[in-house]
Amino acid sequence: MVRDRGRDPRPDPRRDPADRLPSPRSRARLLRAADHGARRAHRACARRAARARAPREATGLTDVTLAPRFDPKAIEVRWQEAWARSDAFRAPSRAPGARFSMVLPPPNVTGVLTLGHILGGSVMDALARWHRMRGEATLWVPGVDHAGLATYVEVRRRLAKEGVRIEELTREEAIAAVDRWRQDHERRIVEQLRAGGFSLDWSRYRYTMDAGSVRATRTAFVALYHDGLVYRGERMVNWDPVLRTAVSDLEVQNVEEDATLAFVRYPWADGTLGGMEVATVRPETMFGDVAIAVHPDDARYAEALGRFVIVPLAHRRVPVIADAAVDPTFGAGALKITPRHDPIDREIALRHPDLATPVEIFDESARLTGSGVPAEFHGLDRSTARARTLEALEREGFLVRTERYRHSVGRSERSNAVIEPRLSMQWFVRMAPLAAPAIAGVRSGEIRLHPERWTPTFFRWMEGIQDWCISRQVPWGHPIPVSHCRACGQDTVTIDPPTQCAHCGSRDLTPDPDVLDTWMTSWMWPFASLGWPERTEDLAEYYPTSALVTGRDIVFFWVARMMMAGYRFTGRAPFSDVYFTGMLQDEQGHRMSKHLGNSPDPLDLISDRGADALRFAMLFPNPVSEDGPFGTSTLDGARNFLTKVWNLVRFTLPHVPPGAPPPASPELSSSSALENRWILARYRRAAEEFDAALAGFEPTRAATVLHGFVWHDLADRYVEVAKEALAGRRGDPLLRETRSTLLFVVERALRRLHPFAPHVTEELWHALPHDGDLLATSRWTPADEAPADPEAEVAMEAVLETIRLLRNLRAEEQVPSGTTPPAWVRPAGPEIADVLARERATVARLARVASLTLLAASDPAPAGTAGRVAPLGECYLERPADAPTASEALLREREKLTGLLAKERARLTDAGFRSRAPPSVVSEVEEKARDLAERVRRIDDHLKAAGSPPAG
RNA sequence: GGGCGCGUAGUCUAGUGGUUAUGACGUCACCCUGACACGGUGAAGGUCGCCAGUUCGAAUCUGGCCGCGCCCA
Repeated sequence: MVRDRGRDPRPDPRRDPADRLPSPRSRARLLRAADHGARRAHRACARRAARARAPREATGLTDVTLAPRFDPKAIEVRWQEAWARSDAFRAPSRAPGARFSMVLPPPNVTGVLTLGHILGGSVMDALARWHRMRGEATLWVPGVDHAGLATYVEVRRRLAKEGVRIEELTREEAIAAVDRWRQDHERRIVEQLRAGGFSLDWSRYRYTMDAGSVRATRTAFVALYHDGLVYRGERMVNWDPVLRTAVSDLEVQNVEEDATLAFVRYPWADGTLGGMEVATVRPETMFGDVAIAVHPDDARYAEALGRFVIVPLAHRRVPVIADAAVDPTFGAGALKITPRHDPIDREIALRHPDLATPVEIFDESARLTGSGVPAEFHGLDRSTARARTLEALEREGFLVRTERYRHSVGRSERSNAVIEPRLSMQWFVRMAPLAAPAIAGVRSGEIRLHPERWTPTFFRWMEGIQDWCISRQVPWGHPIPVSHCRACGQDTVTIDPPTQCAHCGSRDLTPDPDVLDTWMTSWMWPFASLGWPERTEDLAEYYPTSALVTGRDIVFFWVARMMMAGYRFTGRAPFSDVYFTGMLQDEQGHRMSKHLGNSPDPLDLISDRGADALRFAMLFPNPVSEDGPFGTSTLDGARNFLTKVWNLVRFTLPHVPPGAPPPASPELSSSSALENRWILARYRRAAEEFDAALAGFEPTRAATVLHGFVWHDLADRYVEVAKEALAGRRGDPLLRETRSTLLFVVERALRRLHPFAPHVTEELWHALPHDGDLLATSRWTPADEAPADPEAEVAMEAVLETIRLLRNLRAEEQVPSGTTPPAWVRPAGPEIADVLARERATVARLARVASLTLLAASDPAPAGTAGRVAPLGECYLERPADAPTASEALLREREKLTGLLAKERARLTDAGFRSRAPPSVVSEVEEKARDLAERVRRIDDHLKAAGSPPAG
């Protein structure tokens, strides 16, 4: 019944409740609609159907028609193709004037785009389109990231499902398998980006493993190597025993987990009774122990220093040593030292060079191996070994007791395996020298972070930065550009893969088997994607880039490192502004993640509600820079808003004369209609704030301003007021002025909305008179082409407020919808009286009253009326004969006002306030108190006149 | 354990010393009004986390406490 309205004869499958799952809200609405009285609805439908059938020649000014309902599917692809056809987003190679450039943070070819990508894309496209429309040469570079480990893990998992272990493939086979996966996902990602309508310059599409990226990566590595900023060394690294590779500190997630803390007795080596009690959560590492350490000031162990204990089960003799790093309050205050398998232990061991050389007890999969491990435990993996060790210790009487213990465990971001600290030979980047210029850049304001509050976090991390482990023991990634010479044992490190040793000329070279961390390529993205290390025209024209938009989760992985790379390799900051988006949550407040499977596929949402709605929903109403929920109600809100805009243009179209020129700057005079002056002033204000918000990286504020302006000022207020003039009942010049004002404001609103909702605005703009082929590339219109007009704003405020008061009275008094009782207003001052006298007809029409009579200050309140007292004056409405008695609203108002009045009076009697507050504030309060007292008095008068006793 | 950030109607949120605390969603009532029910009109809903302090005046500044989140160890 709801859909059977006779306006659109085509069946619309989306309207059929059986075809989709209605949200709880729309379900409620359907039920309500059904409930609402079938007969009434039916009558209305019939009336509408008749209307729709009647030709529109009464207005007949234009033959352009828009579908009665906004249907994104019907328009989005069409405009995407139109933009592509006209190369609208290809950045000019050489152009005069300002530049705006950005790189798209290249999505991982691991999978498909998530809503997080759409969030960032929506912000970036808003910026790109806004700058482009303002005439700046605008470049937005698309690309995808090979995403080293992340992609490798994905493919590894996929192959495992098919029964293939990627570790058993040859290097070439593994790379080929990953690359096939990459190609599939690259296609899908590009398709998603196109469906979003993002204004990327596809002619400059890049991939982090294309030839240019290979060259950039090798060039950078070689430069750092020769500058001594890349080195190879045996260090304690985070070892992922599942993927069997080292990972960087950032790729380790620390999580709180329960463990068993075992108190183990290490007996004295000389056979004396007793021994040292050691607390450990990792008893299985005891086979690698080289010492027991205590704090040097720990009196309990003063005697023990220099003595030896026996490592239980291993039957090895190790010394008791003193080191200040030991926490005497933890456990028994004694720490077993296993230097190959714990970073703190290693540091302690390095301070005690006379200790035995530590033995390695784990293999690359963290299974117990090596000569120090008793046969009983050989080949066991860590967790089995732990349990068996505990059993053995207990059996042999070395286990004193155990405790439950909650502590932080490092897990590999990619495999979730518990990280095994492991001493191994790896490549590192020396970070401190690279970080310094980046810190200085942010400190000096050369690079600005938005929102600003993330700067302290940034500094903290940068200032404590550790060297970066960049080698990975997997096949997928950029090979480390180092070859070892078997003849002379030296390394050859060159940009082009060498054919012979740079030192001895031998051809017996072995390339380093490892690959580079994926961020070793992406940290150069802002300039590598523009052609570096070649001195390309794009690099000259568009580097440094203007803005970088990304999620806060990769501030250290990526943003900080881009700054370092930018300063190091180009001598400049890679971007001037960084905008961090928040993390999306589902409607239950859980962070959206692929892992939880609670992020919907953007393509599904686009095909359901349209790319424009999805994009607008990303920016409004929840602030982009905060973590916040996203769900159907947000999406519905955006869709509803765009439908509103659609209908606003449908309303406008019949008022556009055929052949009318595109709207130009408005020409109004002081004799122009108030509503026209007002809406232009409101537009000016909104447009200024919109521009300021975008310039200040506040996309949500820009969207909010626009939403409020379009919906409330333009559609709800202006259009309703202007209907009178548009009907031609107030004379020709006014009709012309109103039509051109309406057209102007609607068209300009579409322009401002275009960066947020490009497709629908493009469609609507084409339905209106327009210059040029595309809104996307049309010239910008500055806010100040509309006059500021504070007078009109104040005057209109009085009109709107009067209407609101009278409507309020109608509702309070339950005036039946069909009747129009007479009304009276006693304006508070002559200016308001003037305005209301002029706009009397408007007020009467919109408040739905039969007449509006202005009262003088001395006139008594009309009998038989209900009244409201407001700052602008008093309003009275004739009460229905059978209306209920006293006006509760008036009493409530009185109570509120007397409360306020008491507060102001209290301040005025406070001597401190009078003597210390600025005189302007004092007089403001005095005036407010006078005004409040006057309003209370009028309420009392009115209550008296209406026969109710004034409230105490 | 350390650091940073955040606590404002049922939910999300604006608001950096004087506002009758902003808006959206949700709620309630009325309404198919010649663009729009994916709509209109009106209303209700807040001791601005708690406690002290600074100030003539605090949602706003300071300190402490409580709660939540993130990062680091």
